[in-house]
Amino acid sequence: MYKDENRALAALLFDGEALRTIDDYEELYKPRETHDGQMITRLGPSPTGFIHLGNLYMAYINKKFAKQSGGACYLRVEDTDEKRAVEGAVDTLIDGLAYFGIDFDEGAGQGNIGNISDTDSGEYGPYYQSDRRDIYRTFAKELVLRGHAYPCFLTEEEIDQIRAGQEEQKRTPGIYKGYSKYRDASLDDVKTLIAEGKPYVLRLRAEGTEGEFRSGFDAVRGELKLPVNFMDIVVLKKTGMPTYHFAHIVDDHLMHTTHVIRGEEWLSSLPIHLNLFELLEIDPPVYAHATVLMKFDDETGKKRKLSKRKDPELSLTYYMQEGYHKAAIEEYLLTIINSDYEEWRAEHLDASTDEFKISFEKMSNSGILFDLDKLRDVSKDALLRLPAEEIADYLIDWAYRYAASEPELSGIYEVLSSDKPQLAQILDIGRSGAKPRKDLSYAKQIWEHISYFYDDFYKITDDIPEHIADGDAAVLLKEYIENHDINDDRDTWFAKIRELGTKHGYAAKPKDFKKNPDDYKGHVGDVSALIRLALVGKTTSPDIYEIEQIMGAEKVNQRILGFLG
RNA sequence: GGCCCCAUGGUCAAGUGGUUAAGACAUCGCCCUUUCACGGCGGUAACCCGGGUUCGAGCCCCGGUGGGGUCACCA
Repeated sequence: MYKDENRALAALLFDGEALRTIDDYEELYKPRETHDGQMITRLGPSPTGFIHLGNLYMAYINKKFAKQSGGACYLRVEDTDEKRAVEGAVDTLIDGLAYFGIDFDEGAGQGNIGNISDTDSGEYGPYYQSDRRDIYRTFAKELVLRGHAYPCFLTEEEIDQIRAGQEEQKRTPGIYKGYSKYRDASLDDVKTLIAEGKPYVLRLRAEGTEGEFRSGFDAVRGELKLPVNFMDIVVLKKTGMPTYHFAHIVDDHLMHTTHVIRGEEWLSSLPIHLNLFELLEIDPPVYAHATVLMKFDDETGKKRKLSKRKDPELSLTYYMQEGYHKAAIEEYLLTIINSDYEEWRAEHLDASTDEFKISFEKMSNSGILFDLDKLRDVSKDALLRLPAEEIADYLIDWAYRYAASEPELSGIYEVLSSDKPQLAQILDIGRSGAKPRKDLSYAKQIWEHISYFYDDFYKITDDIPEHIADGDAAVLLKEYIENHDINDDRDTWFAKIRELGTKHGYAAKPKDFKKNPDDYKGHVGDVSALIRLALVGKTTSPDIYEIEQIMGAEKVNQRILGFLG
């Protein structure tokens, strides 16, 4: 079935390698026993040690599809480029994703024992591409046997020259039919070159011609008219390791991925991948190219793809430091992944996100600009769904992890963790009832929101309300504290404030003041604002009565007296 | 530059030949309220341009323009 010359070339190229056959691997990695609709997805990151929101977005989509279909999502580390490998990058990735609630069903680092995360789990490993060299070489050999690949000895300089020439003639740059003198080199020549120790890569002998088209399918975009692949792309690098193009088709086949869901930036290489599957006579998985997350570039005034170099503030660690809860991030991700999510959420206020099914059809197909305002807003709703105790735990954990890295936050872990039930109480103020407050968005903001409660962090940041006449502040507060009784119920407590205000010329109701502003200095709201200021140091805070109840009589006294100086 | 993808308010978006062109965020105003919030009501604000096809086009076709992506022995 193979031509003799191809056999001879394969024997020469893979001389001395004890490679298994493709059949061996097919036997080793049997199809998964999945039933209808179960999706096997994967995340294939290169371990560069940096994850940004866009990576999380892709990871979430893959995981979500697998989960909702009862399938599996695995982690495969694409480390075929030795030069780029970064120490500890895989752990960083796994930890970062785990922080936001994304774990994998199998794959790299999923066989954790204690804190050791370098053990894989799953039947389809190894899950590090660098450990799969022989597998790729077996498949590459098959390409040679079939006459679809050839060794190319072109040097970097020669390739540059070819490109320069092509640019001059306005031809498409690259190595393809007519440009590599090694495409049709004789076996003897190849033998000689190899004997001389000349380095070479293995290139695809592409049969397509520029200008031809083919069909393709993308789950997000539907039927696609694609150009055929005519490039003699590199299959095996000089080092003998595969390029991404080749590695992923082998892996996704052997690991039985049903859906390759990846970023839009891969769309233009889809023809190459489809071509590779065809030449190997393997059924390709379903491809889905999700749109990438963009950000507005202040320098150019345009939007562009997230960049790890330019956008450190979009790195996952940034969101971890700011303290965005995983539920908030998930909520935001879902709103941008599927356009009907927000509508669903509005109708299912308390439902778990597991009940919502995402679909390719509802996925956006144009670049999404990341919207921090939206994240923060969505976050408030997400946190409202969490019990206060959980937020307290989260806040303490956040403080433990990150407070040390920022001077102004130093010491907050100690105060927050000193009395967790109380912290939960503080966080819970005004959160129940028909119109719950939505004050809590992300840890850093929450801290600013509640820091007044802790003496070491109490500071006066706002001014005395403008309607409080000069000299009145001290008088009002003094009388307030003299008549204060922590055991008063809310109505009694407020009646006292009203009485206090009226006595000193402040309207009992804001409406009275509005109607006859000249008759009063201000209204009861101003008096309340003054008390709030003394109590918490600022003019915005949840209900004062509840704050006082948590603080207790002594602390209320202290604060007011302290404010008076 | 070649090729590919995309194009509805500032942002995310509904919309698949006939709509007063949804909704959410942001923004502004009003109301509610002891304050701050929450909430409610309302306002400003959009179909990239030009040609077709059609009785009729945001929607279909063509051409521009704009944005994005990609053109490595990186993924």
